[in-house]
Amino acid sequence: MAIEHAILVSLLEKPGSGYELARRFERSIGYFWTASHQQIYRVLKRMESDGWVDVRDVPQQGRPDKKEYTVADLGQAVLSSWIHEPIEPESIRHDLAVKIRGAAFDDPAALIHEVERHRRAHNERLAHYLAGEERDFPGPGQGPGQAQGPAAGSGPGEESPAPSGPLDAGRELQHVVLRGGIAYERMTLAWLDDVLATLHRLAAAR
Amino acid sequence: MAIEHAILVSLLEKPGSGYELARRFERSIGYFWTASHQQIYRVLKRMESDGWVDVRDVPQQGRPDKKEYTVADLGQAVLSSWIHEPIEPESIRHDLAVKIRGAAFDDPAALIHEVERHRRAHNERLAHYLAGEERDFPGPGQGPGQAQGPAAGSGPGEESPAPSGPLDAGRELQHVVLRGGIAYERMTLAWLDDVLATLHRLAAAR
DNA sequence: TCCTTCTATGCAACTCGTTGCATAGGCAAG
DNA sequence: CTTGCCTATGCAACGAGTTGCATAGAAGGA
Repeated sequence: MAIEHAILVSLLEKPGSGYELARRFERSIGYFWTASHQQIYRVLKRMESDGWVDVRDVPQQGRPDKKEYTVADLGQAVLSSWIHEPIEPESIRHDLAVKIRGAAFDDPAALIHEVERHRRAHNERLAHYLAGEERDFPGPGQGPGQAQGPAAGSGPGEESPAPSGPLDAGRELQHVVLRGGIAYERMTLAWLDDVLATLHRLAAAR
Repeated sequence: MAIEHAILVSLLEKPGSGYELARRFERSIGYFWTASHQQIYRVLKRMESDGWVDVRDVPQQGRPDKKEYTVADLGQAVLSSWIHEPIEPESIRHDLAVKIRGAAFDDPAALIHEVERHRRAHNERLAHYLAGEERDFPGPGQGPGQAQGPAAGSGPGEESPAPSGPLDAGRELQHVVLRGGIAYERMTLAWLDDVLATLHRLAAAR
């Protein structure tokens, strides 16, 4: 149980079709929460037959019709009860760390390019988040992102600031998640630098 | 493709039974890489029939016999080629972030206890990692953990320092992964404080 | 004595998630 | 004019991962 809830939150923030949801899960959100369109369509169909969401056929000109989904009362209730029940603190699966430990039994220097590649990717994500923060939360507050933490879930950097219901709270909460994303990327970059330094040291010592 | 490689790395660091692997994946490693014993047994069986690992029956006194697995040449080769092929920079799935954004459509204050619970759990993990670092890497170097980054994979805080093959490299690489775990927990704690402050602010403003 | 915990392995059923493929109209570039 | 991309939805098959249950001897506490 997880994607259902992510979809509910995303639909509450803004109703949309399966295709649109898939794109939200790709750009911005997808950096830490992947969900293919096939999966979304399937789950959406189940959610509809369970009465969590309502559908509405929306004809469009010049492109295929779409089914716009909105959250039903039952969906609201399901989300609410999920929010109230405790979940386990997450575990992360970081393949790169496995590779790094595995490199001890291979050539550590061979990993340098790979780690550099990851570093570039995380640098891009950070830039993407910072751009999103400047766009959506240009508050004079405390300057962009010095809080720290992992990000994820429905994810930072969503569409527009928030056409949400409870506007102020929604914006604040989206911002704190985004700050988490920023902190995560910054930490990751620093760690990858540490990894690179270690790999270079090992490569030199042979 | 991931658990196979994590198992290969773990077996290279120290041969063991499915049960022992499961426990390695629980304590220390399991904080970011979960794998149930059922899954490990199944994968191990497949790896054996594919010739990636070798088995040896080890009779024991006072307890059931065990099957000790070691990495075969083919397994070494598989691991090596995996290390050399690029992987996608990971995406994280952080349910808590979904909850936080979902809280905008519910009562944000209801999340405070949950976030505090997570904070305690991450605090414990940090303490666990720091203890492991002091135990296994008491180097006079740069003092414990000021590098930063996400941890994971075979995971920090493994059994003993490393009865590895390439000893120096193995220890160094295990340490850099552990430093990642430490940095990750520190960042998460700071972020959770940020989240708590935000939730308190929202709760007060009603 | 009974109950629980630890070591040790495993099956069966299920859900979650990915991959490959199919359809179908509109639009733009070569 | 053909090739490829974008919107939009979907099926089928597979692989990954979880949950529940079963077995079985030894050790330790209520």
